[in-house]
Amino acid sequence: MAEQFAEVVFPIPLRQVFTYRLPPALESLAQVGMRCFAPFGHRQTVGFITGIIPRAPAHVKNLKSLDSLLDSEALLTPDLQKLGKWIADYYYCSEGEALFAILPMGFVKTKRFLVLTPEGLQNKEKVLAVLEKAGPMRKVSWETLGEGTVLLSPRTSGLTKLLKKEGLAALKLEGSVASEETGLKKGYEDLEKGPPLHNQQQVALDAIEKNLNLDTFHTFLLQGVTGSGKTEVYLRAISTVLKKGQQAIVLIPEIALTPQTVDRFTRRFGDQVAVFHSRLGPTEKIRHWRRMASGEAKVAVGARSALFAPAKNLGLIVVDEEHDSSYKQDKAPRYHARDAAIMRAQICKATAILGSATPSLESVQNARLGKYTLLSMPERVNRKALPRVKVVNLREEWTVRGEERPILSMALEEALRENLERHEQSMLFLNRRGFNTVTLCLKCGAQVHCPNCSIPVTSHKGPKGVFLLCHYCDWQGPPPETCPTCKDGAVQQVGLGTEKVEEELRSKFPQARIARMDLDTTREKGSHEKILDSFRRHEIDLLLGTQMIAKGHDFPGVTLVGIIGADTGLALPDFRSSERVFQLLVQVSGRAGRAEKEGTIYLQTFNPDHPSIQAAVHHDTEAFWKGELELRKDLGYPPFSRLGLLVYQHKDEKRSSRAAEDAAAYLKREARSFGVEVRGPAPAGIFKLRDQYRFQILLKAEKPTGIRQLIQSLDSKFETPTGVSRAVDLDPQSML
DNA sequence: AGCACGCCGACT
DNA sequence: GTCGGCGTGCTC
Repeated sequence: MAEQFAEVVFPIPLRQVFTYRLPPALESLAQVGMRCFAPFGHRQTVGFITGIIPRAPAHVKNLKSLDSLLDSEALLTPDLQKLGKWIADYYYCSEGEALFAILPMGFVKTKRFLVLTPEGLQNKEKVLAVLEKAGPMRKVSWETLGEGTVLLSPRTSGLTKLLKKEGLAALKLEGSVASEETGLKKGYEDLEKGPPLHNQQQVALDAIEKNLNLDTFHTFLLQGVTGSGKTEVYLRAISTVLKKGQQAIVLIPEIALTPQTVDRFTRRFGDQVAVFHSRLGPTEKIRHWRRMASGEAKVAVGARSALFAPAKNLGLIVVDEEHDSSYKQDKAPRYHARDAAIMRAQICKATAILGSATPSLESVQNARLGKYTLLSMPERVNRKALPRVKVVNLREEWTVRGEERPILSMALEEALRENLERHEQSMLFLNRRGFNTVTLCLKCGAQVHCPNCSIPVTSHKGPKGVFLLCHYCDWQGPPPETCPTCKDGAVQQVGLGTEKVEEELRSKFPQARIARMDLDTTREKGSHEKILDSFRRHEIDLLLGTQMIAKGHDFPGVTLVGIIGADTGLALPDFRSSERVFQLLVQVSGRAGRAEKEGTIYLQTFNPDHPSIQAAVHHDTEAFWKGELELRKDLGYPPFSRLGLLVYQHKDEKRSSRAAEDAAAYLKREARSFGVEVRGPAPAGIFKLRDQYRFQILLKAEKPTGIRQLIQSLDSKFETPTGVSRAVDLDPQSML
């Protein structure tokens, strides 16, 4: 029989395929889609087989043999393999990075375990002595597992070598083969009947079901105001898909993925739902993954990575809150789960539903171009009018009240008081955590920055008093006595965060039951839920928080929402800041008056005329789209162009800027022939992060293809200087 | 991305 | 002397 070869990719940023000899023992077993152990450099590495071929490329010298297989059957279905290839091509990362991102964590982090060879077993005492000595020294932990097995993690380097010095070929690397099978469940019935649909829901569902029955790919943009019943439409569509014997995937933004949200799905579909929660342990994650692969589970619900649930017969993908920026992964592979979801639906000939009250402008434009079908649900299910929004102009308020510079305007304070007296619940929103957000010198005006980042530090009040914290690298330190810049002036804390608002509320309303929900009060596992539950049970009168309280939660008792500072985020140097602010304001507003009682919103702002704020006040999404799309068109920003961002990082500022400048010089020379516009390099929004200086180059083009080709051309000509790290971000969500 | 190799400084 | 920092190069 002729010799065969395996093409293997690795989870490293090398955009290369490596070829290995298939040893005779593995020839009949190896398949595309399996993981393997392969000698790579000077160690065994987990790789992924992407091809089995009859000939090795001629240029490869020193061909090595595959060591072992980690799976007894292909781990990824062909559609997920295709999706991996697409992610690698589209987002300009290695295929290995893409494929290993598709695999659940547990599969990647196979703890490499070494097994004692017969020789090692005979000299066990000696080996253990060597390891014991090496263990603490090399920061390697080890333990004996039964007879002769030694588990090492995560580094095994040098140990085998160390033993050879001792004259012992004592350890051999082994892989684990994991496989278990679960039977397919037959028959299907909804556990809970859903409520009757309103007309607008029925119209939307009819359009979706019509496509589901065609078994063709199509994307729907379901735009429905908060309370319009989008989730019920998803549930019905999923039910239809399940009845056809197919599976479905539902993506929800991480912070909206609460037990309440998930319950909507489990109440209807019971144990056919597999929930992919972020804090799921690796074992549980893999269990759910297998349940989905075997067909025992039929609906995968989860955040971004649930998109990779191994459905065999996928009929529907729902992306709820499709505009949410947490769908973009911020490390390689930098994929956007919404766009990858549409790609997967296309590969599987499935239907995609993108749902939002405030769709992204990209999706709006795609609907206008006819690529998506827009389904609108402008009315609330309970027929309640949208809540009244009262705008408070803080400029006037501050003028009238002089030096006081109140956190709460008279109107909002009064409304809160009345609401408390009526025993109704209120929510207060401020999208900045901490006590004071800026520490500045009264003499020279300098702000106190993090020693590792070019970011002003935020003050927090802990049990041990006030301390400064960097929200980007978690650096902590005491507030300085004198200004670190001029070594002379006294420093003062200014700028408003949620902790300070809480203090103000407690002094203004001592009798009220107040809770704060932000990153700092939800560090502990389950605390998030605890706060939301007790608020729902009305053990809290007033819930104050960051965007954490804005997403998806349904609190029927809330009749008043106060937005402390609607302008937060408007000043960010990012062309999407208006869009973000608008989306957030609409979401926050949607928390009020979801049940019988009407809701009122107090929106405090220094810019009452800003388009984002005006549109949110009047619930006028169309007006926002119109204005913002015009602006984007004039400036040539997405959705009227595509962007790519190159970020160069190094701890030495000179090296970092030099690398970016050299790259930019080449890019600018070549840009024209690829139809790309090059801007920069410029210091990144966060110029210094964790002691790394960052410069970025922005690439802009009508189509994303030119951007990728230009980067490819750069890489074929130049190498990024060693030590400098470069990140490629296609369709970047933020310019920071 | 790791990781080894190899070259310079400062310590038992 | 040697431990250990990090620049450089390589991975079928």
